[in-house]
Amino acid sequence: MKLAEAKQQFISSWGAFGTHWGINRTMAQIHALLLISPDPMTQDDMMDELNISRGNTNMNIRELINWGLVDRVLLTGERKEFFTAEKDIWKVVKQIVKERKKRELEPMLQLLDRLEEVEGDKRDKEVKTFVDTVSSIKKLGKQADKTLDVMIRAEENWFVGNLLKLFK
Amino acid sequence: MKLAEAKQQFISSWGAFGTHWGINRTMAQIHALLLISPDPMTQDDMMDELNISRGNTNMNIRELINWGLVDRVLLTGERKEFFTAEKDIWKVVKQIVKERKKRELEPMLQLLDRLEEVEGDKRDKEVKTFVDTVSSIKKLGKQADKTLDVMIRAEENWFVGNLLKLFK
DNA sequence: TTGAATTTTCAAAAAATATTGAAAATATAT
DNA sequence: ATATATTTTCAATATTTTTTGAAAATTCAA
Repeated sequence: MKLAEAKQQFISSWGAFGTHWGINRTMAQIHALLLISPDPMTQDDMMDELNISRGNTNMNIRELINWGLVDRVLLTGERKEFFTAEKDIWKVVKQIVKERKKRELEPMLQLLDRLEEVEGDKRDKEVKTFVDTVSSIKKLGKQADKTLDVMIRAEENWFVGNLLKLFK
Repeated sequence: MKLAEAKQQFISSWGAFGTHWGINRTMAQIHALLLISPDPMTQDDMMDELNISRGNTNMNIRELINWGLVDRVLLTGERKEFFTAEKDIWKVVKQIVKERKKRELEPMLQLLDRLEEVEGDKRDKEVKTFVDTVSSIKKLGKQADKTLDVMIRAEENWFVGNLLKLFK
């Protein structure tokens, strides 16, 4: 397979992959493009490569910056802004986990705390099932939260050490 | 908070949560409803509770069955079909991980295998960056795949034992 | 300052996704 | 077998999400 074709496939699969994870196609594609680009790129470079509009490019770059996955780079003598993506995949994964934990898991756990305190008699099976379900989700969620904290703090690829420990 | 309100909040948050994870709102809401329901429910029960159409209900129940999260239950003397959700949250999580691994992670790893074999000279920095990126994603992905296998096979809540081991 | 280059915003349009509801298919009781 | 209840399908519709592109805002050099 030629490089050009391989790049196309990588970008388009990364985009499709992203949509299964609540990330929009373009955002994932821009990220993919920057991951495989040896040098920082401008908005215009990305527009050309991906055939997307200026507005779309701009909004998604900004979103990637919010996620901490892309950085603005200033090149001396260049008027335009350049962008680059973190290439260390372990750092990328940690950053995504960190953000999703903050945006999704933590608010969910807070909600479950409130819902657990529903009024009513636990001898009522409706109440019991509700409270039991909420409690068990909360319990698992809190444990997952802690495990992810450990993962986020890990300097090197956590899966390696993790596997060794688990097989011991 | 009253039970009725708590149920509503649980169902609606679970639905919103689902949409961040590539699951459609209704499917997540039906799942939530079944999780907190002490008894099996019929399609009509769900239509009434969630105010959704028969077709929508039917399609999403079937999808939940495909995911292995919901089961058809036959009650003696009842003409209608009843449905119930697995209540053990650890089993639910394992099932979701298992399915997503199969549907998303594994095909991605297969693609990366093919892309890694791109033609070209690694002294060309375009080629080098591409191959390096693909290889490092593949490496991490394969490790994650193995770790998830261990998790799926774990009988009891993996996070607990996992944390203990990690803190040792 | 002024003006050209560049970035950002956002209303409108397009595309993608989800939902409806009625007809068709299937299952079950008599 | 026939009638009735129930489930399934799917074209049409509605909703949500994404994308566009042109105008506004900003930046920066002269």
